Amino acid sequence: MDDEDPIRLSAPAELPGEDTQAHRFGRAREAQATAVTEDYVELIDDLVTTGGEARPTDIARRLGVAHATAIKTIARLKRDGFAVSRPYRGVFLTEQGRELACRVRARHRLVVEVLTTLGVPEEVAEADAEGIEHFVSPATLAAFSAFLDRRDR
Amino acid sequence: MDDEDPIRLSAPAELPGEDTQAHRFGRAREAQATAVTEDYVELIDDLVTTGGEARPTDIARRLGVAHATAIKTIARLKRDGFAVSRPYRGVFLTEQGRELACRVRARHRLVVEVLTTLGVPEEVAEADAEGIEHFVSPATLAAFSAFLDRRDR
DNA sequence: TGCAAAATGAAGCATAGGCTACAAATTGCG
DNA sequence: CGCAATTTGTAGCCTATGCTTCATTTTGCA
Ligand SMILES: [Mn+2]
Ligand SMILES: [Mn+2]
Ligand SMILES: [Mn+2]
Ligand SMILES: [Mn+2]
Repeated sequence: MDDEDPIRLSAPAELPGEDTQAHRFGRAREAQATAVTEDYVELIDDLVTTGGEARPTDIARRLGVAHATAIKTIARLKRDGFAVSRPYRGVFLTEQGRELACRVRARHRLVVEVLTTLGVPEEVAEADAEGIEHFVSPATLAAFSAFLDRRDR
Repeated sequence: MDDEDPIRLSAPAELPGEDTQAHRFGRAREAQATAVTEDYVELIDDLVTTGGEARPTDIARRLGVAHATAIKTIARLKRDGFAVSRPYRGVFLTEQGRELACRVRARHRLVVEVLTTLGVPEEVAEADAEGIEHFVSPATLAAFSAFLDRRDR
């Protein structure tokens, strides 16, 4: 059926269709647009669960951004219904925020586990996963899960 | 050795150190910052190789963005030494651009191959890889390569 | 050959997500 | 208790990356 062309060193034998390619890039742009939100809700949920509260300063320090940046992003989270907060009180997730945090954390862990299973060193896996996680679709997550199950037993 | 805590449903037993976590997020932000550049040079190289030239309009259509957006991004590529172009002529990569395109393409392919090997459907793998690729470090790439070698034989 | 269509470029606008600098509120401690 | 340190908030600035609109240049074809 597919007669493999000889491998070229510098370019694909054929490009995908324009629409197909545009769609792929569009999907990646959409995923990127939610990445920051996902990281914040996951972190806030972690902080609240382990320490009882999530202060803007702590959030900023853990993300490695200026506190003013964190505060502005938190304002967007509130605007979009993921969090609530009152002046000088910590930030808390809404039901919608907790739901997102839960999914995001599960996905993050699964990505890390797949990476380490493939032989990626723990710390590298954690670092790479911080970016990779946002682009892993449900179908890929399912495949990851099945792969780990297959391996475990 | 590592006495596993009982799995918690909603939060990690312990958070990573602040500095560690900040460093991971910072790495992801850096990778993100180069993602658009990487996609453009890979695409331009593909277009030039398969069609002899890369016109702004074609680039825009394949990326799914307005032509004005592509033109502005191309200006950045030129500013940063990855491409050259003269008015109304196609865009061409510099040596630096080709070098980047080559690395980026190899990485893209390796990511897709690993995903499909793990059981991710071809088209999903291509779509997810478009985002994932930008966050895969050299160490992870090496692990991916080793994994595929192991499997192939 | 001349003109309409297509491609290219420029300008202006918006949002996200960074930053620094400064102001105000809260906390905690001597 | 009162003041200094910390935290929080605000304002203003920047770049990247989108967009639409309009002008200009090229191209292709009748
Ligand atoms: Mn992340
Ligand atoms: Mn994460
Ligand atoms: Mn990509
Ligand atoms: Mn790619």
